[in-house]
Amino acid sequence: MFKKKFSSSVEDYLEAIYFIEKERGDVRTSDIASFLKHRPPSVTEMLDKLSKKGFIKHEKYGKVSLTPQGMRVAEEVASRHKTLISFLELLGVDRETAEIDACKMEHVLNRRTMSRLRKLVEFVQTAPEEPEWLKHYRHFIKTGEHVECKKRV
Amino acid sequence: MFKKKFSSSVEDYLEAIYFIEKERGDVRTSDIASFLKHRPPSVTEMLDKLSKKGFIKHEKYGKVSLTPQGMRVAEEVASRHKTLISFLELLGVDRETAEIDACKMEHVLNRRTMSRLRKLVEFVQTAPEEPEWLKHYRHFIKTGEHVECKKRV
DNA sequence: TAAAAATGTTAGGTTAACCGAAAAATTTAA
DNA sequence: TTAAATTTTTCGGTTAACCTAACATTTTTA
Repeated sequence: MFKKKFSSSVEDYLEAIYFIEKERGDVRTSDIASFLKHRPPSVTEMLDKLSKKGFIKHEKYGKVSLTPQGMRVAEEVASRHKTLISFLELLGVDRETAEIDACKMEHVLNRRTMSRLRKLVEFVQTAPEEPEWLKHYRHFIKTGEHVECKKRV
Repeated sequence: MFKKKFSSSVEDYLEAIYFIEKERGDVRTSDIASFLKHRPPSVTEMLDKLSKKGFIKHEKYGKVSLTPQGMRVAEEVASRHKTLISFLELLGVDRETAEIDACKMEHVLNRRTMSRLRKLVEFVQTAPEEPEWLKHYRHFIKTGEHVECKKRV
């Protein structure tokens, strides 16, 4: 029904450009290469592709910038990323692992699934205080037991 | 730290063989092809690779079966799949979408993340009844409001 | 049981996304 | 301001995983 529009790789590049632009200002081939841990020739190749698709502006040997269209995609991906990081932290996944896994999940999940995850994060974050069930969940992780078990057993 | 051992594709094939074996008994090239929606030559090619790696037994024009090593991998993937399906259903994601997304996630998530998800599913499933917070979450999805909001506002 | 149908394999091709080595352009610094 | 260093691109490869067309084998059935 809803088909994926762009490859994981295209999304990664646009997201990388977006982050670098936000954090450092200028975006150059080597920045992207080190951010994504790829070699410069791979970056040049992809920049060509992204230019032709209208996602970025890039003059030879010059700077890279997102077009409005590229920005739209990048923001979408970055938003999914943020949601996923928040979700994984709810689960108690460590930051480093959360980063890695969010980077994978952000390319594969259906909009509807993303929407449910976003709601879950919002559900917890807009609660007046840390919800009881979350505390119980963490307790359950440690002990394998439900908090109220003693009452019932 | 923990590197991924097999490609998504290898995992998909082993999982497919596992499912077909369980549901239909015999596993043939065409079964795998239709299960994975690939063409028979692609399947033959991969079966060769899986044989060489020691994951399956396969004689030309004959049946396919998992070796103990292949079974181990397939069971691991299938277990992740099951956990993910349960998790997505908790979230209220429809069956069809859950299937699609579980098939993607099962190849990319870190063990630790999987472990947390498994715990969450277990936390809910071993609770004496449907937890209140889940009901509240569903309510929140529909209305964007917390159940107890009325009391507080 | 031999011809037809179905299934499986081989051979050759495509594509995306990476790579290294070498060339070209730009930047730095002597 | 030119030579050295750095950065970027070009060029030619590689690999994984798919494909189609053609061929081989097995199974079905007349």
